[in-house]
Amino acid sequence: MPRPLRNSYGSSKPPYSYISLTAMAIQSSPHKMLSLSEIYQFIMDHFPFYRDNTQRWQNSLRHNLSFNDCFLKIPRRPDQPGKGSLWAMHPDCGAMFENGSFLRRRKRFKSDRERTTKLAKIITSDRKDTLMKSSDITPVDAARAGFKHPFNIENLIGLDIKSVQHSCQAISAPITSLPTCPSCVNSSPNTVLAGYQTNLWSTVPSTAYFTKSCSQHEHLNNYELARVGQQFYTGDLAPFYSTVPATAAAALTQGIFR
DNA sequence: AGGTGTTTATGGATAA
DNA sequence: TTATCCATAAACACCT
Repeated sequence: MPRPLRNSYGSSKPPYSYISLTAMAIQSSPHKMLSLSEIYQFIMDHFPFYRDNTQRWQNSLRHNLSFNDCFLKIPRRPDQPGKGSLWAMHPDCGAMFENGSFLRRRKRFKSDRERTTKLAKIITSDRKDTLMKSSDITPVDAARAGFKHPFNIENLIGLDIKSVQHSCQAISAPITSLPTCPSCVNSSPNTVLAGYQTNLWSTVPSTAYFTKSCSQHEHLNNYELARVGQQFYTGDLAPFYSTVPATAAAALTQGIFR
């Protein structure tokens, strides 16, 4: 059944839960993380219903951010001034929604406690050596990638889900060009990543590959090349802090997508 | 004081 | 029918 267009909601209540609305907001942002007020703004921009009674629904939304494991609170770096923390999706929660539809969750996402603790520990520790500056993060061109993450609002409003599944299945060609270690980009070694391609949602088949690892940066051992939406990420914390260079990602994209 | 974040409680809706 | 998901209210802590 085709999904209704954005405009058809008008001022009536959209059929999405607060978790869905928040996930849309986060995933539609360039860096896949937003402050609380930016999440509010996204929802009000896209759904006129939420321009009223702000105190009520915003209380509910804050409850959802805290209560649900699928949302990760990311401390701001010193170069990211502003109120409160930033919010991102937990990297393990990609299959939470059925076929990328936000109308109802497949199941409640419960994080692996040990993994989440580890993530939080690394996130809140001294990151300045391992992380690229936000100005270094270059999103891959979406049209070129030909793929839309199920969380993206384009997939929820005005697009039929079948087209999404079709583009998901276009992954086949072997990968011939790999990105370099992000910590090497501005220094001499410029080594190639070791790792494997991980699809963070269940509708996309996974293709494994390996190459030699970067020995220059111990903290980046066990590289994981993750694709989230139109961007490629490396490392456990990649969705939050670093991407491969745009040129490498574009080459990789061409290798994967027809 | 107002914004942000955490937690508990309650009840309706829907899936299993 | 039971379990789970979800919306809402509200108390409270913390911070600027």
